[in-house]
Amino acid sequence: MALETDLPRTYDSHGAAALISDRWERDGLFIADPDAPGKPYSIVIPPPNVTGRLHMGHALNNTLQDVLIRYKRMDGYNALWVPGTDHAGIATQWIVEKQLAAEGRTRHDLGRERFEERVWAWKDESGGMITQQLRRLGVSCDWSRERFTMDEGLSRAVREVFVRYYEEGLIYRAERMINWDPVGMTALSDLEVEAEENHKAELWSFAYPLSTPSVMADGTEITEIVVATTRPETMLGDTAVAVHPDDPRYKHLIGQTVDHPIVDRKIPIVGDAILVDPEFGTGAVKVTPAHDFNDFEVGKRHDLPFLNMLNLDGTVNAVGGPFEGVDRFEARKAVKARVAELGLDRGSKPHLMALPRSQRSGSPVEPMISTQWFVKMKPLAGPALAAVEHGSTRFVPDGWRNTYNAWLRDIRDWCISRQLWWGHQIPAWHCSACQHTTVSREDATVCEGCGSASIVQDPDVLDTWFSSALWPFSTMGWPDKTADLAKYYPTSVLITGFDIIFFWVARMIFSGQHFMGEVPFDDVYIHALVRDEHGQKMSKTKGNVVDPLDMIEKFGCDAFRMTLVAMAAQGRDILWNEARADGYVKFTNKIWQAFRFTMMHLDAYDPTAPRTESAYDRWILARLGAAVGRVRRALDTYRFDEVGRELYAFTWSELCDWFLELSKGPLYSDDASPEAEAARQGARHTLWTCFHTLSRLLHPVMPFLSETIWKTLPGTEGTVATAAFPVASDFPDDPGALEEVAHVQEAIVAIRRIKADMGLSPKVELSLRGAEVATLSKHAGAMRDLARVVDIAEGGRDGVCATAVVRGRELYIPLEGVIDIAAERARLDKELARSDKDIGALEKRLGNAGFVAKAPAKVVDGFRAKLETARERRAALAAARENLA
RNA sequence: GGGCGGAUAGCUCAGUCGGGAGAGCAGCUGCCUUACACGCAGCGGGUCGCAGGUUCGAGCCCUGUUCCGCCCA
Repeated sequence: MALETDLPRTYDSHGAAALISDRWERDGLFIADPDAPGKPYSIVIPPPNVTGRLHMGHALNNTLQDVLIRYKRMDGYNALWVPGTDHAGIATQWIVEKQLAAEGRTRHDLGRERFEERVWAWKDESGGMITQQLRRLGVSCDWSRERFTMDEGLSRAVREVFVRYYEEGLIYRAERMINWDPVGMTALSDLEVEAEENHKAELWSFAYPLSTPSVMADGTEITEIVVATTRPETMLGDTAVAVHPDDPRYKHLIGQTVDHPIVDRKIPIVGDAILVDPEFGTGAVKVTPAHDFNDFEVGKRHDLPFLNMLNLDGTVNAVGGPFEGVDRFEARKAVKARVAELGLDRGSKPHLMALPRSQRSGSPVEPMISTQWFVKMKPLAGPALAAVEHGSTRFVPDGWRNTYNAWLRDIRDWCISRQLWWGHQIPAWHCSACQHTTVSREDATVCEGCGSASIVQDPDVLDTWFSSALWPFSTMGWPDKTADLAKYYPTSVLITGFDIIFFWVARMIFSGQHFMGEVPFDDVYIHALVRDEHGQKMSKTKGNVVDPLDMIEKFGCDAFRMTLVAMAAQGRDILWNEARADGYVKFTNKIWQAFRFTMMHLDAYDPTAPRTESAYDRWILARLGAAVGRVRRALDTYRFDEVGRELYAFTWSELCDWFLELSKGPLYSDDASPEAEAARQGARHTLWTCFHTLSRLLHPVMPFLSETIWKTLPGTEGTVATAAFPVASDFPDDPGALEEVAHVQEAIVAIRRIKADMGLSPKVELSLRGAEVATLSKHAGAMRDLARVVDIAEGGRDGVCATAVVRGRELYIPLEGVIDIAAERARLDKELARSDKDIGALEKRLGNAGFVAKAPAKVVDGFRAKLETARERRAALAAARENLA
């Protein structure tokens, strides 16, 4: 037996990761084969922004996917994990435009074609970054199937979908009120608008003079009507003042007009019960139908003019008369000043509002009337709701179903056109001869209406989410009927964050249903947000962003992944905590040290030699089987935190704390008898079995450490990544061994506690006396090694003793000269007090007639047994105390 | 305004069938015992946000409420 092995004293996480991940990829281990056997298990990656960098959200998201796909791959499934990236239209164009701006140019200086080339160049330059970063996480994607939302195949899918929707009347082009980003210079969907809550604004009031003063019944004259607004500049586009039709203050004014004080226009007073709340403000509201969603509806109801007063860049247009060309924010001040000059300012007060901002540019969004392309949502939303209702797709945790339902039930049509140059250009050609629009899979050359060649492709591109909505099937070759689609669609699970349930998950579901006739995934696991340790959202402006690559550098990939997994409890955000990660670095070290111990003893391991299994061997194998069962159950139910806990608890608290220590007896014994040698072989075999199993059990979470162990352990072949995941039934329950070892453990713990309580050195050697000590005698070796009990014999109290009570029986520890009696008296008093409290609680419960009568007999009997045990213990302690009185 | 989630040990969090409150970290005490001081052994620490209710029994179920966070309008 070698005392040292040639294994390094510490585990080199970085070295292992570099060596192993290259090897995995070179060997093509994760390339899926649809013709291979095995039930399919497939995942498509939520595609990160192609020019982005890996952040903690990605790290969590992809670690969880990797845990599942590795587990299923090992468990015999035909597993596929499709990786890829997203072209992220607005975000990417934004970056390149900034680069151009730094050169003093705009995209218009380059022209569309050269600008697009420039973005592709940027994509090529930075596009490999994030996938390389993903590899450092240890992900087992099938890189041979990597896709990009703008590659040729996916572009074809986008066109196919667009044309089919159009032909079915589900895509239309129309003039509607939309959200306009004057900085990004594009239309946005509802989802890309974020409300800034509690924005400190000013509610400003001004008076519209009545064209003709009105006299009330009581003779008072009304000359003006006061309205309030948070957007004073929009008064330039006002085409009505609305009041409640039943409001006695105003109803007689309905049908009259006011004079617009700045532009030469008379505008009507209308009665509108929907818009106007007579209790709010003055009870009169200005109406700007072309720049407000509510006012737009009022305009339609009352047939008002829709006066657009803004240019696309947010400056005031000719409708604004004297303010033409002034930026919207300057116009706000100027309009107020002008109105004040006219003596119509009626004061202002602070006002908290939800300010709509563009998700990308951050600019306040302007509602505008504009011609855009839309997807008709009602017909698509119905089946998508039904799919989740009927459980075709299951949300985990289930609560997210409500979020999904609420959005789809109240869905509005989806504005899919963007005034950008980076994205899928809309496959529609407008004819200048007959105004017909030709929508086509192939690039059109002539108008399908009149045959004219004077057609121009619609300049707009599609919302990026339009292409990512197709991801689960477009990545597998759709619209062709491919082997991948046949085998791997629908996918098994989607793992993503709650922030894109609307953007992405819902849209994938209705797209999958519509084009594939089936929902795209069985389960949707929604994970939490990773925050900083104070619970703050990570953001560049706060400067609290944690870079996952730094963390991998600092803690190693295995510990980093383990940390994320262990913190991924359902329904709770993850507060990133380096102390926790440190704990898992220690865990990897613990595993490594235990493995070194094992390897030391495996030098002499001969699998063919005769061997006997000790109670310890049988005990740890039964415990291992139970752990395997719990880990599997946790994986099967997406309880990632529990996966982490189970791995940790078994490895540390059972394998290391007990089995390794218990195995030392036989392993280090110098008894040369055949029986002793067989026992040694048994222990070695058990150590081997534990690591042969544990490496596989750990692999989904800690891929590099487990692979290193697997490759080092004798008797293994190939890679742990494709070895069979352990099965609990390989390690049958063994009640006899569990009972026997538990008894020994309790005795050891009791004795250690006595020593600690009495201030004795752990090294002090003790004897043990008691009735029926056969079990402990049988385990004399363990008692000696773990509790320093050197002598166990049948016997009673003899002289000064400390007393432990184990399983209701007294164990006496003769203490002559070792300790003063007062210490043992105090200790026993403490134990007695504890015991009395225990008994009191049990007696109270069992003294409750209702409990005994109504609780299940099993529960009542359980408590009776506990009381019995507690009384035995009490009696034993009392006797010991009596003896020292 | 509507909806969802959270509140459990000093900190971060588990607690699945309603049946005697758990883990890790931190803390305290003692140990350099040849796998591991990135360690070993032992210990202390709780009004389960608050108030009611159901029940023999509530951290868990019901009602109300406070605070924190998020989503939608």
